Amino acid sequence: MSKSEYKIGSTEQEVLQALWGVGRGSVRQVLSEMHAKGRNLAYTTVQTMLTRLEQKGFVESDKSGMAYIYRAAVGREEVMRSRVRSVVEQFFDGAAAPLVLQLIQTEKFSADEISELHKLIDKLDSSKQ
Amino acid sequence: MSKSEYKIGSTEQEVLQALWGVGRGSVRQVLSEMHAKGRNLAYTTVQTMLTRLEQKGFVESDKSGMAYIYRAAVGREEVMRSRVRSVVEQFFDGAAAPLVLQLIQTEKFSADEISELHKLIDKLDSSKQ
DNA sequence: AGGGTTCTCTTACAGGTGTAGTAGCTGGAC
DNA sequence: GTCCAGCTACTACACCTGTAAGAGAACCCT
Repeated sequence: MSKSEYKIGSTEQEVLQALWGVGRGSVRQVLSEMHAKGRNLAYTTVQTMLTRLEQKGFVESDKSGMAYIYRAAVGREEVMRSRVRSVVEQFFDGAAAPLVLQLIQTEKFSADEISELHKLIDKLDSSKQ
Repeated sequence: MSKSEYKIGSTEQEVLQALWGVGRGSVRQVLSEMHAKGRNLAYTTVQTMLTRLEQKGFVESDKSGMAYIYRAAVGREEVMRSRVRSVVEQFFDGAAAPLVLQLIQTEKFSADEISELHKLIDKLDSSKQ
């Protein structure tokens, strides 16, 4: 609760995303990553974002040499799961299965994906009964 | 594109949620719905939210008698799908299947839900080949 | 040692969001 | 006809977010 009580803005999210991409790095490295992905922000903007993310506890840093090196303090998985959770709560009353149904019905899957799903469900199925 | 370019805040979302709940109704009805769900806001706050939602095109209203009656201009489904889409884009590179896998692996499903899924996948499966 | 390069720190500012008070209109009760 | 209850409109305001400029410190090169 202590981390997720902070809300994360959309640009902050992008910066965090980039940081996950580089693993750990300076402002400049994060900036480059973002440039590479076609997102152009000013150096100081990224810096501000990283500072704010750090205040909120989403990233950590330590000064090595002249520049701060940042790293994410929260995992991509973790954030993703919490985002999914929030959708599930808000739209499906907390139950994930309907979301899965919805996805299966709405999205196009390749044959490979389908058989993959198939296998997984079979596995669940047998472990259940 | 024209609707989804507007961002929706979290309280706005709650109000919209409540409006979906009542179908159509006045500020007061939306307010009551929210109170019923344990969310206490001032009358004028809800009013402000509805006004802003209307400006953004998420709800519509018409004056019938003395009070405005509001109704959602976007469907719950629609908003939900767009939220899911955004998670899929941001975390799964646009492919929905991995999200499904993730959900299946992470969340607990009841036996009923599992067999439901099973059926659906079978259907997909056969329509595919 | 002086100057360019690269960092950080501080400050700014507009627009969005959450939250609500107040003033003024209006229809029904008495 | 007057008063109250309820409704809308206007205004407010603090905090958050996106975006960035400018000042000053530190380092490397020549």
